[in-house]
Amino acid sequence: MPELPDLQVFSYNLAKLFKGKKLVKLNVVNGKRIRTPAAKLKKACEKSVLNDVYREGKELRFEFKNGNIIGLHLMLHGALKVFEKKNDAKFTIAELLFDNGKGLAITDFQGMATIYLNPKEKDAPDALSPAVNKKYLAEKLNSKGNIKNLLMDQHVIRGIGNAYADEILWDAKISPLSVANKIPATKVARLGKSIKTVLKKAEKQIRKEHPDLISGEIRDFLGVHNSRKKESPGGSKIKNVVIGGRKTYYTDEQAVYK
DNA sequence: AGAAATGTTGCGCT
DNA sequence: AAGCGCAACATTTC
Repeated sequence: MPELPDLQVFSYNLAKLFKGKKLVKLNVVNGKRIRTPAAKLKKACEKSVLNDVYREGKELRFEFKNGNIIGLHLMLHGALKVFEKKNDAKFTIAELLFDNGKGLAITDFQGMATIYLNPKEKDAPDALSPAVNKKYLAEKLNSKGNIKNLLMDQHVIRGIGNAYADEILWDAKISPLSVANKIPATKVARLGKSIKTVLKKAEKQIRKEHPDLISGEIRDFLGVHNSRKKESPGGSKIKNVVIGGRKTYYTDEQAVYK
């Protein structure tokens, strides 16, 4: 359930913990959703040194010196836990043991988190990539679809989930009830800016509040997608509606284009 | 104490 | 025929 800014912080902290360490052992505990056979994963990465950990869309990637990459998608409820010696985490899917004596447990009570070797390149650009600019957005928003659904569509932009879609639309002052191809060009440009600023600001905030975070999600600072708030930072009443099967928070500060 | 939350996939309807 | 809604996944948290 972590979203892009959380994952960004996790990747930074995981790199701090494990970069330059050799993977001694990789154990698959619950393989039902693991897309690469356990033996193949082990063979590809065991005994190799971890080169880097980074985020791509909603995935975390563990890149090894031998060129192999483990892709991890936490889905709704996946979580990470660092352990020493013994992993006592419940619902473990896999564990990575490094030569500094520390281990990383990947858990998911729903068993939905996925792991795969060498994930293939995706077409859609990452939300923080320079490729997500006003030209790209204008092209992709030429659609009769709902704007929030498009923002969350991983085939359009990778990395934006339910909570940050609401935050970005509020920041851009566009109602989530809007139809994509009715949004004027100037507002599309503003949306492009909001994508970057909202996500980057959130990452900074999370890092400030929880410098060593590798699990969970921090949402207490969100302006509108926040069940504890009645009013937006601008003082407008926060309303609810369901879009794409998910709870959507917005206010009348946001213009509806239909 | 019962609903809500969270992402993806795949299916069926319009 | 693009776009939407729904179910399934399974447990924790309010």
